[in-house]
Amino acid sequence: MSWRKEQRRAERGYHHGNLKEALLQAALGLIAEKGAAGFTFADAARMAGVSAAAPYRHFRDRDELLSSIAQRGFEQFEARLTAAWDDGRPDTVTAFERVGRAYLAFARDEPAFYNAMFESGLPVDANAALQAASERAFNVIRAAAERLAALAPPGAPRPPAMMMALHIWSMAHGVASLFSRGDAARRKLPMSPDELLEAEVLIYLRGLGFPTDRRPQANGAEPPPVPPEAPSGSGVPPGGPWGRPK
Amino acid sequence: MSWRKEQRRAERGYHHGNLKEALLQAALGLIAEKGAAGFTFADAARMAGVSAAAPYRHFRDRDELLSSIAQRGFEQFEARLTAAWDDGRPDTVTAFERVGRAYLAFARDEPAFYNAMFESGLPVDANAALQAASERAFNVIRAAAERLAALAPPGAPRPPAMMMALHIWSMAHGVASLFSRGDAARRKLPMSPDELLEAEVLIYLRGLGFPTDRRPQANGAEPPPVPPEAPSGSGVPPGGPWGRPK
DNA sequence: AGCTCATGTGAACGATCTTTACATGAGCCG
DNA sequence: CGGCTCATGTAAAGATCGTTCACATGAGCT
Repeated sequence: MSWRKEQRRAERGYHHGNLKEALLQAALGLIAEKGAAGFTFADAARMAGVSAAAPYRHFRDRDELLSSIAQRGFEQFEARLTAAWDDGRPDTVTAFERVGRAYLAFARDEPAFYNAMFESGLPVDANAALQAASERAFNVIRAAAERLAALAPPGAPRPPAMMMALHIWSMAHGVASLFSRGDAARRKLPMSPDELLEAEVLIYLRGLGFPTDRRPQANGAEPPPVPPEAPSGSGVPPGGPWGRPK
Repeated sequence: MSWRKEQRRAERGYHHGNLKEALLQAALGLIAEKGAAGFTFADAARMAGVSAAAPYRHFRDRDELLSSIAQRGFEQFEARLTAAWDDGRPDTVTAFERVGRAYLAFARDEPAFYNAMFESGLPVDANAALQAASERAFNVIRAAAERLAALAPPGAPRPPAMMMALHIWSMAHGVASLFSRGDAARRKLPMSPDELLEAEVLIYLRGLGFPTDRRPQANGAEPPPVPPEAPSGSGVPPGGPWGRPK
């Protein structure tokens, strides 16, 4: 019963040395397994090999641990979105879609973070730092949208970048949360969440008048464009994003 | 102390008479207040004036109560979406957008149901009846998308209706869950969630080649989506859904 | 060496979830 | 009407959790 605990104590001494970090890691694992709702403060302590009261030296309460995780999640999220955006290389539309895929990839690869960030039910404005981190992440999308909006086809009014960013965010979040995570992923779909989101974004961008066949902007490689065959008068490029060649 | 309990007992006798229903209602109220995570089986029992063990006569456990609520939610959801669709009257595009607004309205008006349905973390496939109810609700969107797809502009390949339905669902869910509920609604937006979703859907439909300007409907009161900044009718031909001419 | 303070422990409290044995009374059968 | 039965509710109890408190430990500074 208790030789275990004492064994652990023997291994690491009375003081853990890095309990805060250990708790965060433990919580992350637990959330990934059982969701933010099922995660337990006591469990995290047990997993770190300390008593149930120890965590209170590092976190005011369970919610603070949760929001620490969420905050860290937003930071990693921001980093991954930024990397995906890659300052709009090789061209704005391509990079923009890559951001969308990065969004989904994050939701898939880091279910615990995503859960803590978006599905744990903790108030967004509870923690100022958390809110700031969340905004920084969103600003990556926003900045990308800004660049995209600047490329809007001439002759038409520019779409507000903020609105575009919110639209893209809602699409990515909708797809991620409905189809790309946990049990939700079990809904049978005619296509993968990635394809679903990519098509959605492409159709949306086309609705804004963007050319959605990949166009090298200052770059050599010319990807094979869609075979033209439909009357261009309809304004609809032939071959939809859902059934693109290649 | 305990005169309360006895008072209640005096009022209603030893047997409650309609405890199952009372528990569902109580849970609904509690979820609306504190979210599905904060809702407590014991609380529901207390609110119904019975002992903490009584609910177990009607629900295997807390999750079954939750999924009963979710199921009922999906049924009401289906009903509201069906009513909004109104079999595609007066025209398909208008009705389709009305479905989108109904989605948001449901999320806003029935936060408890929405929470139980989409944010409570209960496994979709745990309960067959639940899954069926969920599918029936989705089928309303799917059927509407089917009709819409049939109207796809000639000359271009028809978009798969299933894909369109999934896209619309993801948009509606994304907007609802990010901007239209609880604390999330506190994120400051340049436009209301309704306007945001309406613009998003319009742009998307335009991307599919649908004509998105509303024809006169014999029903003057079609509120135009609010232009956040661009003066409408600025003379530029296509105009955006965020600032449409006409 | 000795002090101090951050860090961890154990015990304890109240709340929740859930099970178990027992109580009640509504509806049916004769 | 009288009695039986079974669905429905109760009380008590065990297990777990969040949280607090008094106390123990030992790392680092003087």
